This record gives sequence, structure tokens and C-alpha cells, in this order.
Amino acid sequence: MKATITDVAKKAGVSMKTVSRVLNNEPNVADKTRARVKAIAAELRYSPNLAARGLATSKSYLIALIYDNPSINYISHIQRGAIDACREAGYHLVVEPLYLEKAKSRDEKADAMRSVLERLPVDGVILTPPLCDSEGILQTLAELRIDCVRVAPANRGQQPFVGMDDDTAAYQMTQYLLGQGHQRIGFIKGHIGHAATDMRFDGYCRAIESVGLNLTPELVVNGDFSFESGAEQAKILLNLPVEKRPTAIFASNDDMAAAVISVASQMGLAVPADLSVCGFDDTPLARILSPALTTVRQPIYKMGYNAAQQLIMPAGSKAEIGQILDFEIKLRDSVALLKKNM
Amino acid sequence: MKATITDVAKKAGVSMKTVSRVLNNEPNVADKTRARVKAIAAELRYSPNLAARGLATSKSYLIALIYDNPSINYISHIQRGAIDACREAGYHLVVEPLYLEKAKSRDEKADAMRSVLERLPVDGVILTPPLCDSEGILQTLAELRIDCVRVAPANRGQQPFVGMDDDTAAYQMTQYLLGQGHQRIGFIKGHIGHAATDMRFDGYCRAIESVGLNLTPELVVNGDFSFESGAEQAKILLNLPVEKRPTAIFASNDDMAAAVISVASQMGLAVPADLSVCGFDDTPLARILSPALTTVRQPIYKMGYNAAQQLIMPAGSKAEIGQILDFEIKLRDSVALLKKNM
DNA sequence: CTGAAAGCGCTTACAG
DNA sequence: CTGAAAGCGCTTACAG
Repeated sequence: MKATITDVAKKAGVSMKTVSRVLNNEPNVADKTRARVKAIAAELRYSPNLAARGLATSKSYLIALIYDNPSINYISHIQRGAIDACREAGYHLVVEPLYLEKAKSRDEKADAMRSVLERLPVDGVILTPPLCDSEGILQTLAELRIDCVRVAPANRGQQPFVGMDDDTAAYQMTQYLLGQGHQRIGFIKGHIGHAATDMRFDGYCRAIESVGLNLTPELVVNGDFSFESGAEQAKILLNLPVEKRPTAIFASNDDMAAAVISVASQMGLAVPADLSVCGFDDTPLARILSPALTTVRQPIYKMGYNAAQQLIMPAGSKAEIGQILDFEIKLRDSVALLKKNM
Repeated sequence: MKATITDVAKKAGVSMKTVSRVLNNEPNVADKTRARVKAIAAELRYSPNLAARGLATSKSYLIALIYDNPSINYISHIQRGAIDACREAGYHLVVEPLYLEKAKSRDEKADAMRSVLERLPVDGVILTPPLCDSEGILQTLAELRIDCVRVAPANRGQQPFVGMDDDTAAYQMTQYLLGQGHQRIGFIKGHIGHAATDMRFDGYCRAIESVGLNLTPELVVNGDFSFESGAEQAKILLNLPVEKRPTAIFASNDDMAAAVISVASQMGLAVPADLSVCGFDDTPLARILSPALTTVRQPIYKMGYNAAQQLIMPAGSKAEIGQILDFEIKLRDSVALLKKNM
């Protein structure tokens, strides 16, 4: 039914091997022969059988995206980037969630990873947080000799990764708030244990200290990236006595920032006139909010794209071990100059 | 390195074929032999090479999820369902977006589909809207003899599908609004040309007419599923003279419903005291909104799960051509009894 | 520049 | 109940 390499060879009057050479762009084929084979392959709508090729080369032309309980928005963009990179190179992306919600031991994680990968022969693996920081998983991959690129890992170490500078982004955002005249800047931290939580907080601290201010412990509260936690912590911050109350709140992600806006408006505080708010992530929510949210846009799509590309590229042409991509501060309407009387 | 079927056969002192029988749960193996082979396979951590098996059977154990410009939320849930079904059966899901944004001709669509599938040998395809209603694509699939299950198609026809009754859901939601005393119920339609747009509108009309009311043309406006269009149309509805203004608005999806709430509050109308609002989809947004949105929950995960399952099941055991799954009306806080004086 | 042979790791008839 | 042979459609050495 479907044309095979033999059909093409017969029709072109050459051997299978020559067809194979043409298809894989190998040298040592006469231009004329090459052209003829190409024409006939196109005419027959020939495309190689991936299974046969995979069996012969022990490559699969498959890349796996492996993740655990991520934000839908985050994973979708990583995925889209990875798919685009795969498609350009004739690869395909297989998506494999690894549900490790319950605090599992290192060995259990390793086993879960192993059982996924043993059934599926992939040429490389993209690992998102928090999986990319699990030792058990990394070791399993090493044992199985499967290449892997980590996305936004906490510990950059010696293995390939793509990431961005959360620290610097948070620093710049805080600087911006300071530049708008704010001095009492509240900060809502993210889920404890996530790499991004610490990095973002560090950037905030650096900025505060860089202008000679002291960190005010009561202005720093602990959320967990959820809208609900953001609402809870916003109430704590906004119920501080007026002279201690923050005039701006920097939430570690957009969901929590949305909660801050919502709580503020329930308390009769106008954003940004009475309270400036900013977030982190630039999810679709950020533009829908009113006022539209000032936030940090992460290069999520590009991280996925570059991760897949690193996996696909022949070893020789690989760039450095790690790639740090640019973020962008999205200035919108939720931050204003501090009013004189505040 | 990795154990093969020959390794297992040798160590068990049987032929390759016997190992193959055990692994594929075929009959005609002595229980004792079967047990021994299983034990040794486990000990050697043997798992079959998918490429080799694929070459021999001309099956790939791969299912493709193909979509075009969908809502991230929708696709993620379909995908998660499909992956879970695949995993249970030893299959894997390959994700292949097909970008057909520009109004392409039927042949161009068919070609795009063909070039994706010729490179990738899959055992079946899951098609989401609007692709599942493209004749060109359906025909290509038929020519390639690739099984396909459509998700929520407009035309149910004779090919396998999974779906739900958008019509009935909209009917019930409108009935609920009527039951709360509302008579002037605004309706914001979705993107023209989407199957869901018409079905949801039909349900609304049926409900209105079922209680002996007439459709009021000025209460029906055209959105396109985007937040922005929802805001625009909400303004039109809410700027109607008070005696004509709707006391409830049913938006065809949650994003537009969110816009209605936002516009209402900007105009000083309290939801639900002055205006009841409901949506369709039950996206994560619905719970975050204040007030939390009354909406229709679609069985999206289950549609993905069942679609994959239909593809994987041996032909004999297939259920009916189509599966219609249950939806759920999620009553939350955005709808209230009509106040007496309105 | 070109090709014949062997082999990748499975399964499908077929034989016993 | 069990097995030896052939073959799926490619590519990898190797020869010429």
C-alpha cells in the first residue's frame, strides 16, 4: 500500500542503499542520480517507515516531555515550543506526565521514571520543575543513558538546562516599584520548596537593600502560588495599621496578584491609586484583570523550543551546557506613582 | 545493554516464540512455563522494543492528538484524559498541532494533515474542533486508513465521536435562570461558525420559548468567545434603557462571562444583586471570579479519555459509534433570585 | 560513485 | 503445548 524504499529503488533503477543515501543527504551520489531518486520518491509519496528506521539505528525520533503537576499554562507553552522545534527536525513529541504529588521517596521517583522510559524508547527527555531537581530521576536517566535537558532547574550543576534569571527579574521589578516612590513594598512568597520561590524573593531583597532600605519582616508573607493563598496573605498585609501598610504589593505569581487586586477592591482600596500591585508570569489572566497587571513575562515558549533543540542537535554542535534566556517586564496599569500623602 | 527477547528466551530455556506468547498474553503456554518466563523477564527488566514490534506488526502504539488553535484549557484536559487512557493500554500520545488559522481551502487542509501523518505512523487520531468538522481532513484520514475519533463534532454523522449535549446544557441553564424569576435574559453568542455557538444558542431559545416567552432580538448579541468581545457586548446589553435591560446575562463561555462581571461592576451594578451572570465551560477562572461563576462543566477530561480508549479497543468490543457524555451545571454565586422591583 | 549482504528485535504463519 | 523460519523496512559496515 504505502511505498517503501524498495519501490523507490526499483522504479529509479538503483539500489536501496542509494535511495537511502539520497534520503539522508549523505554524500557520494551523482547529482543526476540524486535528482532522479528525489523526483521518484516525491511521485510515490514515499516517506520512510519510522519503526524500521528506528530499529536499524536504535533511534526513535521521539522526544519526551515529562512533567509533574505543573500549571497548565506553563506546561502548554513549554510543550508548544518543544513541538515546534521537533517538527522542524522531523522529530515528534510524546507527552508523559509523571504523577508524584505525594511526597515520594527518591527511589519511588526513580522507579516511576524508569517504568515510563522502559516502555518508550525516546531519544531525549525534557524535564520541567520540580522533576528537574529530583536526584532520583536524574540518576535513572543517566543509567538509561538518555539525554536530558532541564527547564528552569534550581541547581544548575553540570547538566544541560534552559532557564532564566528569576532573581534579576524580581530585582528589576522591585526597582521599578521603588522608582515609583514606593518604600513599603509587601512581598508574597510562592510555594515553599520551589526553586522560583527563593530566587524571586532574593531579587526582592537585593533591590530593597540596594537603595539602603531595611527589609521589614512584617511586609513579607508566605503564599503557595494559589489564588486562595494570595487572598489570605493580602488580607494580612492590608489589615496592617495604615502607617505600616504597604503602598505596593509584589506577588510571586499572577494568580496571587489577582487575589491581591480582588481583596483590595473588596476593602475599598483602588488599584493602583491606593495600592500598586504586580505579579510574575504574565499568564492570560494578567491582561484580563482590571486594572491590567504589571508583571514579568517569562520566555516559556522559548525554553521549550530551545530545550528540544538542544536534544536534537548533533553532539558536536551543542552550545554551552546552560542557556539563560531573556525575560521581559510588562508594564501595564496596576502600578502608579506613590501619592504624596501616603 | 538492554535485554531483548532472545536474552529472556535463552535464560528461560525456551524459544523466542514462547516468550512472545507470554508477553502478549496469548494462550497455549503451560502455566509453569508462563510463570518462569514472567519471572525471568522481570528479573532482566525486559521490556519489548517498540520499534521492532512496530515493524513486525505495522502498529506503532502511538495515538496522535491533533488540534488547531484551541483554548489551552480545553486542549490540556483532552490531552490529560487521552494520556491516561493510553498509559493503561501501553500506548503513548503524540501531540501534533495543525496550524490552520488562515481560512485555508479544503485541499490545503488535507495536505497539511497528510504531511503530518505520513511522517508519523500512528494507530489512531483524536481530532478536536474545529478540525473534526473539516471534510478535507476527514477524507485524508480515510485515504490513509487511519482510525479517528472526533471530539464534540458539529455533524455527528457516521464516524466515531465523543461529545456532550451543549444544547440541553444551555436549555437547563436558561431554565434555571427563568426559575429564579428572570424574564429578560441576555445571551452573548460565541464565535460564529463554531458548532458550540449554535448549539448553545438553540438551547437558550428552546428554554425561553418553552415557558411561553418570546425571543427578544435586542437581548441577543454576538461575541466571539474572547474576553474583549464579552466586554463590548456586555456594554451594549447593559446600556439598554432600564426597563429593557436584562436582569440576567448568559454568556456562551466563561471568558465572556468574566467580562460581563467586570463591566457590570464598572457600571456600579452589583452581581448578583443587580445582575445575574452565568457562563459555560467551568474554566479555572470561574472559581477565581468574585462572585464565583455559575457555569456548565463539560466532561472534557472524559472526552479525551474515551476518545483514546475507543481508538485502542480492538474493533470487536467497540461501543456504539458515538458517545454522549454527561455535563454538570455548577451552581455558584453569580446568580440570584430576581428582586421584586426589577 | 554504487551495491549486495547482514542485522536491528520483534511477530506471523506454519509445522509438529 | 512448543519451536524454527521468514519477514517487516530500514541502515551499517564492507567491497568494489
